[in-house]
Amino acid sequence: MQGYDKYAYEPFAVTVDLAVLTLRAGALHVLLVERGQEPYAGHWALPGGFLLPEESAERAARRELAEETGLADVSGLHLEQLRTYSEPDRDPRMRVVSVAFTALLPEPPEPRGGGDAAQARWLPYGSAGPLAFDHDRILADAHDRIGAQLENSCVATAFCPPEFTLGELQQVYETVWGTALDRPNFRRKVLATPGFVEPVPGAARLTGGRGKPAALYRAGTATTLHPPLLRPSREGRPA
Amino acid sequence: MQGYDKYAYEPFAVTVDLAVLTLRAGALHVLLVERGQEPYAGHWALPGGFLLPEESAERAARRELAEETGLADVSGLHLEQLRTYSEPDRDPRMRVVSVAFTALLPEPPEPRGGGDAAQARWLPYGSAGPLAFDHDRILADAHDRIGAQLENSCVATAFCPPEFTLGELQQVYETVWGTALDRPNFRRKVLATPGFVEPVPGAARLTGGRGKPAALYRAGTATTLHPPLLRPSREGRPA
DNA sequence: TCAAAAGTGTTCGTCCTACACCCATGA
DNA sequence: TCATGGGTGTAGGACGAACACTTTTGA
Repeated sequence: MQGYDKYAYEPFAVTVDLAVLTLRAGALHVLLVERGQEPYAGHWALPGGFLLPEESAERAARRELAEETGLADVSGLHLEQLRTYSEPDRDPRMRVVSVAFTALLPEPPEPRGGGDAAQARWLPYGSAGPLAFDHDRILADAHDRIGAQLENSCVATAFCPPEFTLGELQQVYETVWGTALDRPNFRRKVLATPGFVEPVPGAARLTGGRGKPAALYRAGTATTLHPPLLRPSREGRPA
Repeated sequence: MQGYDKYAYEPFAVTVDLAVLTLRAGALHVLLVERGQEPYAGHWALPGGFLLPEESAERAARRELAEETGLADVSGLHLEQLRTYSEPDRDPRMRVVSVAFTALLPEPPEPRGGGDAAQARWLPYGSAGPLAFDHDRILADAHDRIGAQLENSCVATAFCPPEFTLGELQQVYETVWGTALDRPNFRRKVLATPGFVEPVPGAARLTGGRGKPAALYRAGTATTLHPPLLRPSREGRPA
């Protein structure tokens, strides 16, 4: 922790990469940008960019998120640090250390396509062939993390609009985990967890036309789930 | 993700910081180094250092760990990325982005005190007044993470020597969580989890002189715990 | 009147908790 | 023979899985 000569070491570029996930039509989608130049020209990549000199990684991530999605207000959106990728050869041109984030969005708008990227689009998770750089790995790590977080935290509401039905909340779990859940049990479990959701009095929504109107809920104040909402056990699930 | 001019942006220094935790005499201890120069001269700090040009953060962390602890072989030790700290003012002299790691050690040797640091010592967790920089926060984050990981993973064995008793394993949980656990139930829970521990046939150890000799176990091959080993519920536990 | 989706009730088994109790060792 | 820590047994309760059933809407 000494030897603080600013130029004694090779300078590193520091970037943020964003794994922005959302649910569209019951399927998990990822925000990706198409690369216009080498390396990986024509490949899809996670949105991201350089840290500005007076900016933390969290601020940079939120700024990039606003630029890429075109959302006016990203201050309330769920953004969380995933981990940092620092392998020396992860970018063939120079040494880039990247702090990766996951972001969860409800009902996203079409991305502006502006900002840095030539083209930004929502693509179904897993459909975009090999991504540029080590972004396949980052995206897979993000998916793993989200799946695990659903068990122990209330992040699922971050995928939902401000007011949502329990059926929509359950769809989040089923889509991310890729498993079906028993509706009555899911309902009881969620309602039994204080602070997970709170009812919107008197409100109801017709979901998809048919069927009984569903009561509406808002996200509660709790952030962690006790006890956890465990996914159906498959043996030897990865971390 | 364009504009890759290496000098278009202010260069960042990238470091690793290590929260090295261990158990000594039933209490959680942290490896700390004493700072010899400003800023924070005389304060304790987490060990750490700069990334070398051809080195990932993981490699740098393992190298620093070896240097600071004086251990000959750190290849098998548990090392895990915590998160990255990038607030612009976290070091008053220059812009330093630091990738923090947690390391768990069994029965550590006295640190060499060599390497970079003037003095390196094991201090009881929470006893070292305010640490330098944002290291208090990093250490607290590390403690939170470890506590949560004990519930869902097998990391507890990383605090234990290669062969250990179930009583020692239970002490890990009790020390990190700060709560007492029921011994019979803990035992059943651990043994019922396939791959958590495996018995060392015929071996036994006299623990502390008195009492019945305890059977010895080795760490198993599993990394995750299903179902999790939940700590006794206190309402509204932080993440 | 039927299909679809929301919501309620109930049963049954499993797991967790708690405590009582036995075993082997050193002092 | 007592204190100490390891190890086993067991009764009771809480919780979750599975599934039957009712309710309310649109077609």
